[in-house]
Amino acid sequence: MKLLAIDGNSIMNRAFYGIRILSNSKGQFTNAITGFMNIYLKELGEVSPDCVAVAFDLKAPTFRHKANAAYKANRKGMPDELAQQMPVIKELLTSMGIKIVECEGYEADDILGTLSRIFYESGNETYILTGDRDSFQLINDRVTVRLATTKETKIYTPQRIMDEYGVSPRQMIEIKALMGDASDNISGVKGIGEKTALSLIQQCGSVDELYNNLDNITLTKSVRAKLESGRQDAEDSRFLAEICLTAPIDSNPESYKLGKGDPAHTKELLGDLEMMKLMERLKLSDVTSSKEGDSPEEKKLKLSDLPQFKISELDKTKLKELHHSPSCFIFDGKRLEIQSGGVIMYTEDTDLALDYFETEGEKICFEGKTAYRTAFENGRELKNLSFACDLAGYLLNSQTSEYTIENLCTAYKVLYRSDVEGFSDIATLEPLSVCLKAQLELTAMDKLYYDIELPLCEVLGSMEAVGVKADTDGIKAFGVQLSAEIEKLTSQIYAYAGQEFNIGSPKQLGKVLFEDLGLPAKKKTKSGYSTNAEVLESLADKHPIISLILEYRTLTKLNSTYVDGLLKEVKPDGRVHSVFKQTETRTGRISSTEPNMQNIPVRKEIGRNMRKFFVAEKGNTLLDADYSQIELRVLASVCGDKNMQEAFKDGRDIHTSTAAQVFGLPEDFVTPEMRSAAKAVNFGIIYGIGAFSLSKDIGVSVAEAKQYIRNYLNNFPKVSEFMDKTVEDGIKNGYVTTIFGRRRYIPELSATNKVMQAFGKRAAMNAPIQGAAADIIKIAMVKVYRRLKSEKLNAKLILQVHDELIIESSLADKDKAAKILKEEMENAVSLAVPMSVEVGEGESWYLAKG
DNA sequence: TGACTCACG
DNA sequence: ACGTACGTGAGTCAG
Repeated sequence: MKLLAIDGNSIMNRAFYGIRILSNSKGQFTNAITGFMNIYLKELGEVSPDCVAVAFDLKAPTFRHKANAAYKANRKGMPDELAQQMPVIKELLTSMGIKIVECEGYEADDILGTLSRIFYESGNETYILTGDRDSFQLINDRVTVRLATTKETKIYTPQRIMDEYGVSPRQMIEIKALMGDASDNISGVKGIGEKTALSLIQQCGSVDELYNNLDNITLTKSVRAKLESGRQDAEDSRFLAEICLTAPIDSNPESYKLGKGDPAHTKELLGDLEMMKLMERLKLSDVTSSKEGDSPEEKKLKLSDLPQFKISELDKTKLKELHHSPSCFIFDGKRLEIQSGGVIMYTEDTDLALDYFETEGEKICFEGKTAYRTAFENGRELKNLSFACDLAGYLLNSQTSEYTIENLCTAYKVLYRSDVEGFSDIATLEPLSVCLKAQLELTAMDKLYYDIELPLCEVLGSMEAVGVKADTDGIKAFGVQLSAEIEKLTSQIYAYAGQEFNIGSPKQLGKVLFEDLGLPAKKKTKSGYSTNAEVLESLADKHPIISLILEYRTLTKLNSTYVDGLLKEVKPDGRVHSVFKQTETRTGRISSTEPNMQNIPVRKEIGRNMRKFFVAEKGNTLLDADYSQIELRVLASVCGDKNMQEAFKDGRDIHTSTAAQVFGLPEDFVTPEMRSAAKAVNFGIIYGIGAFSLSKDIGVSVAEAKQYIRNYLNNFPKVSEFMDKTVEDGIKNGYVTTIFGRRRYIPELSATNKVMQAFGKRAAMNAPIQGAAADIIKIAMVKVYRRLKSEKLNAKLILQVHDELIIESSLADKDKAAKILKEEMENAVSLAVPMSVEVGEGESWYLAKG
């Protein structure tokens, strides 16, 4: 028989620090569990053991111990984020039929030692899986250590120990006795390190022999002196260094055999942890979650309770029947699945799908934007969509990543029918939607959902279908120009560097600048020198190569991300059709991909040129409208600060007004420097301010930045109160909300790690502001879309950039469209301060943005 | 794949 | 003593 004996604490510890902190939507941390399971499954495959035991420390200080390695030195040493995961992994392993071995007063090492002895004595093999080298002393001809490092598993046999250390495994005890082990609290002999200890033991064999022959061996004076004065330490350490082989644990090897466990329970646990991949990997998808569902009879009973479906292809006749009856559908752009009453229908026929979309029956779907988009691309419509499950899942918890039907069923405890009967997802959509609707009401997000998110789905579908016309010739010409510039810069940079290298490689660039040219390195990153723009700018006057590199960076960025990247996305109709994601961000914003139209350059003139290549079709023009200071207006409204509100009502410049208030001067006395400092503070407030970053931003000392913040908060006590209240609510509830009810869960607030907690607080302060701004523009989008449609204008929304909307309009309708755009944006909501919108017009985005 | 860098609001 | 503003997406390098 083979035993896989796992050092539970050590592997959990490795996994915890090896994987970035992860948590499920409820804030339960999961990274160590994930890492542990990954390592375990890999080892299981490689070792194929008959028996598995996982040893954990059971802490109770006893006579012999050894406040062990850092993670177990004391309970404080184990971060709470890891400690929380320990009981969960134990329950999970138990449910998988794996034996957990714990023993009061003994550490995991002792249990591993005892297990390996038990198995050795019964003629069996043991494979010890651990993350540290403490158990090397247990190795023998039937005991192997598998050392799990971040990259690979290293296998240690007696031979390998001999090769690496020149001693036998048992002699590792002697080595440790001499050199000590700080993390195990073993003192060793003062002044003796690894090198000396190894050579002494290689020479003498053991601590005892060393001291027996102390007079006969040649030693340097200092080593001899250290050994003589450390004799007692050596003997004590020798005792502590030896792992116990007689812990009082179950000594019957048979009892460690891998059991069947309780797959239903495993599935339930993994479901709670939201570890869908692992569930898949363990092939648990077919297991029924309820405990009674295990026996075939009971399973049958359950099945008969469920509605049964007739399955068929969609055809014209069935379409007619669907015309006035409610149905559910899933459409991925190609394949349509419909469930209505007791029937499930499929079609791969786009025309049939389009006909279905235009039926009058009420429709529930999984993801609606694709259906709208496809309908619009074909000059058709999608009628009477009443619910989209993915959007509901997103509103209910924007922290999670994938809103698949399976994940939603797991999260909201809806029976996922594919598990039971091999039905496709469509069979589950209706019960899932019922549950999600209830959840939306329960969380008071139903209004947000039905008034904003669901209607927006149609708007985004339309925007994607319409797209933006791109001037490909113009882009190409710009690219040629950039390439020529880049080539020039490259040779100049090589000349200054005295060598050719890859300028785009931070690693190589770091070497050239900070080693070969000897420039002072400012910052380090994990893998070397930092070479980011901030660092380079600070070196600009030290060497002429620096400004060339910055220029090179700017131009290559433009060339690869924007010129090349954009050309790849231009479709045969000469337009780019960016995908707007509605369930992506944690704050409620939408994001844009393929290409990202929300980060087209604008701040620097050279990059801003890109916007000349986004143009209106002949006979059309572009209208661009953006909110002025939407986030600060939201803040002024929600916190109730009258001064700030007055400034906006009077149409004054908010940064000047802030500066005047903070510096205690009339606005006329505010200098540009003061205004710019106030502006930075205003931004900082929205982001959850920190003195360090503010000081970096405006180039003053941290102390001064602190003073600015203090002044600001004293002058705007309502802001201060609002922020405090928001964080407080966040901690109390686990989430914060916008004025429209949008939630963001912030599990980081309950972390014990200070850095994480601080992040949680900043996110909590920012989310209600950024989120409300997102809500407002979404409302505006729906209103603008509806007006353009109802007034039958030849004008369409084509882009959204967080606080900016762009319409492509016929020249004939442009004035009406511009008026609608401004009106609907400004009147989207009615808050304590008015919203202000600036509109521009032009044949390119560059020109329209004024 | 993750780290780095940089584009936007 | 340490890390340091909120929210995104994409290209490149290097392991």
